[in-house]
Amino acid sequence: MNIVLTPDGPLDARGTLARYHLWGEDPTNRIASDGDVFRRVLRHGGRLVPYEVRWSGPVDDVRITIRAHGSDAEVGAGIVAEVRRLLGLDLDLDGFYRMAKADPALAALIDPLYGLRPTLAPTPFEMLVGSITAQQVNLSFAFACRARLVRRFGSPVKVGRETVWAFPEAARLAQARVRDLRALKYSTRKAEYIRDLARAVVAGTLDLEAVSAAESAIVIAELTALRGLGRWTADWFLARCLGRGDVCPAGDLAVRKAFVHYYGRGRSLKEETIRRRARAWGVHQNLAVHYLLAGMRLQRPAVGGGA
DNA sequence: AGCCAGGCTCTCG
DNA sequence: CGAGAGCATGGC
Repeated sequence: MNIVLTPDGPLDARGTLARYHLWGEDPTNRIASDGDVFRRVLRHGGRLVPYEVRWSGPVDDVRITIRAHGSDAEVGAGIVAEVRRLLGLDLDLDGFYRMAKADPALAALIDPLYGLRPTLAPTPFEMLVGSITAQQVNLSFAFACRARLVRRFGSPVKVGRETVWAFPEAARLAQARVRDLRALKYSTRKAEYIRDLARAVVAGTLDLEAVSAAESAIVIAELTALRGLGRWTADWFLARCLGRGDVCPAGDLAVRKAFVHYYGRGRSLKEETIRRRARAWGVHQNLAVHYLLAGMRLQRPAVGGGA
């Protein structure tokens, strides 16, 4: 089945999806090195449905084509919903740009980053496991750990001559042993966080869909009540999984560096100072932060373990 | 060699 | 409350 999507507002699909290989290889999100093709696997019920996403046309008039073999209408709807998240199609980019013109730092980033959107995580579980993986360590190392986790506990699916992996289910990670995760270079603590998170999901004591529907303050409270999930993880969950606009992960090291660079004149800023400044951006904080981080990478491209 | 990475928990004052 | 140690590994 073929499905066509046309974004509301500009879209730089390649730039947006580049996130999946900026710091390393991602077995769950494949981008062809030659053409404009993205491949992933949808988990639907117990089924694994691989699909391909292509795009064409100018940034202001992109045509997205999704191809999935042997899928019915229900599966098709699931794929469309996932692709909309992966490409950040439901964020208000035009509204952000109108606001950004009044801010010199952001205004200067509109042109070089035009059409860039944050990729939203396909599922809350995948997001949280990824966040735990990325806590504290540099992103190159985090990418490598996540890739090992996916290959060890995920599900490989052949798409053409390429293998794409479905992210591990909670039920699978709930059975993982700490020493197995240790072998993938996770710390003992992180291994426990991931296993216990998976167990809570499987046991039903943690309903991530219900958490995701709550207002942001409740989301933060419920996530940080879990061992291994702190404010940083909750903020990024709101921003990069739920796509909430009025969120700024002010505790994030790279975010703090970006604010110091663009607004602190080189002086360090307190977390609360960053939150206060971001609050002025209202529902566009999420996109503003995304652009500041991307702006930092424009000046000094991430090579090696770079920020 | 030593310090730091897009944190979090635990302990102690 | 706030400060500080420990976690584990890789890159510079």
